[in-house]
Amino acid sequence: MSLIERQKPIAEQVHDILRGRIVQREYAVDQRLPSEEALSIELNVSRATIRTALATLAAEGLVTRRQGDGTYINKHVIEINTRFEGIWEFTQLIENSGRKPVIQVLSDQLRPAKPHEADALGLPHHALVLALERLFLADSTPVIYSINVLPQAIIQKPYAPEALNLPILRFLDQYCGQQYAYAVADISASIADEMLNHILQVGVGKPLLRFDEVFYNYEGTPLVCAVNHYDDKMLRLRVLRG
Amino acid sequence: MSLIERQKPIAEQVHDILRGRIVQREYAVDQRLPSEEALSIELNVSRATIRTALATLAAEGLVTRRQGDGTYINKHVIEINTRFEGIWEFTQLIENSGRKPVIQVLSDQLRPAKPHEADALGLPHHALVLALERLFLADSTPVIYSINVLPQAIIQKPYAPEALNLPILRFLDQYCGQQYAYAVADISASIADEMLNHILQVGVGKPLLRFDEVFYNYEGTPLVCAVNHYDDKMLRLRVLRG
DNA sequence: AAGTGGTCTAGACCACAAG
DNA sequence: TTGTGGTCTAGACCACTTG
Repeated sequence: MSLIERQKPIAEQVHDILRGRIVQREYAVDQRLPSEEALSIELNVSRATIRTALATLAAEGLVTRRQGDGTYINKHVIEINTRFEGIWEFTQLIENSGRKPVIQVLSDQLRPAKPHEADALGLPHHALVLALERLFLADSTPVIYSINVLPQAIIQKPYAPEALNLPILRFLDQYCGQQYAYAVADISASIADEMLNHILQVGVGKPLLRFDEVFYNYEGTPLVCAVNHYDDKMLRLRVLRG
Repeated sequence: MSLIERQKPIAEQVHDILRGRIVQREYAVDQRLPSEEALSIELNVSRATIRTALATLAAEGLVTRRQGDGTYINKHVIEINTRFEGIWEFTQLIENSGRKPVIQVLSDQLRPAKPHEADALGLPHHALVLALERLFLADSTPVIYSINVLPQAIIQKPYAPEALNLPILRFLDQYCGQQYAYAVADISASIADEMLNHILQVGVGKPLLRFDEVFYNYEGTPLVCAVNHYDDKMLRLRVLRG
């Protein structure tokens, strides 16, 4: 009888087990983890499987591996669950900070695309797009003001107003039958004008982070373009380099 | 005779070959890549090796893989060589933008640590640190103003003034015998004051990106803390989500 | 049903770091 | 020299997508 059940991939189960042991401090933070061979015997899986699990932990930044030496826990990382990927899922980012995320729809309209939107989305000028203006709240404090624009043509199913509260990637999946494959983002700094101050309550002239994003599917078709204004005073953007 | 020479790891050679074919447009961007089995026969390596090479390409965002379907090229990504990792190597970031990077040392001093520095570096108050104030230029245009602070105690060898022009991670390696294992960064927006304007020439009141970083070695010992001010008007920070 | 990528195994050898 | 992680192979079966 082993600790492993078939269901999730074995490598993933091993990953979860080891991650649990690390965060529960079952391994001394200043010492090596057991060797790959020892783990493969204990958990009764092949060494290759142990290796993929450890590779995942290393990719997450939780451990560092050194050839000829061993696998070490990165003790300062244990508390930081916001890896870089988290930048993109605003609701998750807010949750990780220990607060409750709420998405508030400020407006939604079907309208002709503006030139730069048509350009980003590869649409003819004045093609119809759905423009979604939303506000992300953390415990009722506004933190991110977001405008998403997607071609009206890719919407396949009628949607209820509540659907507009979904994270945009989920909306794409559910109502457009589209999964994104990759995204490109420009990160920059901006300054709150009267309108942004009105929405985010940061004060006119205060600095804000800005993300300009475009999401593509695996065929390279643009799905959404977005502009996000981020109040870094209310929600710290802490990332990890592994 | 195969295309593969033993020297670099085979998986890496395969990766380079495939990457080359992709960026040279030897595979049609709208079609699948050859299957894993086909590639393993063509290049005379095992399927597992092909898989690690393809996994790397997918991690870089260059391709997307779909079970039961195939491996596709992400055509919008081919030109973007600045993956997220690039954020941290400023000289590389500048090179990727097609300009020549220069590091200019504005000042270097041995001085007692300020409280927040001692805190970040885990040092007793007023312990000696080396504070390095530097400016990164792209084709002689200032783009990043950087202050690095490291404990004087970890410096093992005397260094010539030229050594201070090295990227900080290289300096750590060469003169402190230290390799970093991971780093934590806070990304935020700030506003240029008189001093920053004087250095970066952006205009007082203009927005800047700011990175606050701490680098750790694999034992969890802090090596450097840094504050960087980044002029996003002169050097676009474009990142990729894979 | 056929073909694709995803997972897993067992065993081998190599490169590196430590004592 | 020993033990660690790094690389590679050959072969098997599974899960998924597409025609």
